[in-house]
Amino acid sequence: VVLRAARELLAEGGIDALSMRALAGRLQVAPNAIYSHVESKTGLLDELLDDTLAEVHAPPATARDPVAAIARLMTSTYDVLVARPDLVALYLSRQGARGPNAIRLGERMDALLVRAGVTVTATAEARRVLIVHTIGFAAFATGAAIDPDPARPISATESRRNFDRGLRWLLAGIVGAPPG
Amino acid sequence: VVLRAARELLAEGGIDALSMRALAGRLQVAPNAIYSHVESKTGLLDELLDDTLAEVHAPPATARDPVAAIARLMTSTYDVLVARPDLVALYLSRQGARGPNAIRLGERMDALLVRAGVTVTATAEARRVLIVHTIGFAAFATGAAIDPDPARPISATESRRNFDRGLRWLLAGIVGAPPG
DNA sequence: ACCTGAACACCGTTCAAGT
DNA sequence: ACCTGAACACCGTTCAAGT
Repeated sequence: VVLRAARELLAEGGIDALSMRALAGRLQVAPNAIYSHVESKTGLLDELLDDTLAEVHAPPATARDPVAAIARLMTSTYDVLVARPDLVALYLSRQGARGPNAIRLGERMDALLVRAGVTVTATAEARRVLIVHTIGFAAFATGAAIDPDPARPISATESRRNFDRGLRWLLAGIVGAPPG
Repeated sequence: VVLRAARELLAEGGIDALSMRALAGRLQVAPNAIYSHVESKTGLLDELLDDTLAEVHAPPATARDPVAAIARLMTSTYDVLVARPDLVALYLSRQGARGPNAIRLGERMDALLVRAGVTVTATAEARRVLIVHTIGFAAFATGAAIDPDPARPISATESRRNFDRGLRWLLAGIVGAPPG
């Protein structure tokens, strides 16, 4: 109800356009009426964030090649994030979502990592490294400038290729094999 | 002059405490007087960001072991960022600094990567992956929750250890050797 | 349960004017 | 060059009151 309107505002005018007052305006309602449906702006953003993760395609924990499955999971996450540039900034500002969808994906990753032969003590670390890489590169792609050479900003396809290459480097290091 | 006051505000009350009006108040001056010294709030933040990178200790491009030198450079960057939690959020929101210090560090990284045997076409990609890892983990450490298990937030030392491990994984993948 | 009116305590920025 | 007064167009949130 309210969430849909918030998503529309985000799609139209970006993150700056999503204010409680603008949201109220779109719903033809007084600014404070929003607080009957949401606890605070922070709470609204949290719901928005976790909602988006529902779109990530997560391979089953029983996939034949667990390393390839992890790569697909992270790549799908990257694609979902990049498709919603304004949300990426939100992810960064609140360091990732923590709703039910985020938890579900985290557990799937852990299961796949264990099957890939990663020791139990290392799975949590590997998971965090992969998540940092994915969210970080999505932020990079949408903002287009961690690069110290601002004269030549890289394109979306270059960023995606860079994400892929980094992902292979990471997975190679994690499973102890040379990069494929 | 103005920058010092801005830094003090940041240290005392965090990112939310740094407003143009608060800055003016601290300097006993009208809010708009700040605009005689800085172009906008965005410009002020950019200067603040690049200033901080001056504190990073960068090994010489001629270091004997270039891979170890890269690790030291990234670790120093991580430490500098973590020591200034409020700035990390700024780095994220503007996807890294682009001032003279950022450029200097980028060139140093490229030189070390080439000496580590990374092909010329891959140096820019490797540099970006390492930067994403470093800024991302610094954000993780200061915000303390990309982790899908919020019940057990990880400590500063755990985050640092996780950063180190991820850095080794990455470097192993980049130079094509098993992780050390 | 859900809304309104009114208010509180703020923002960044601009413009014209002063010294 | 650097400052002020006044204003513009906003914020998130709370409180008391209405239906």
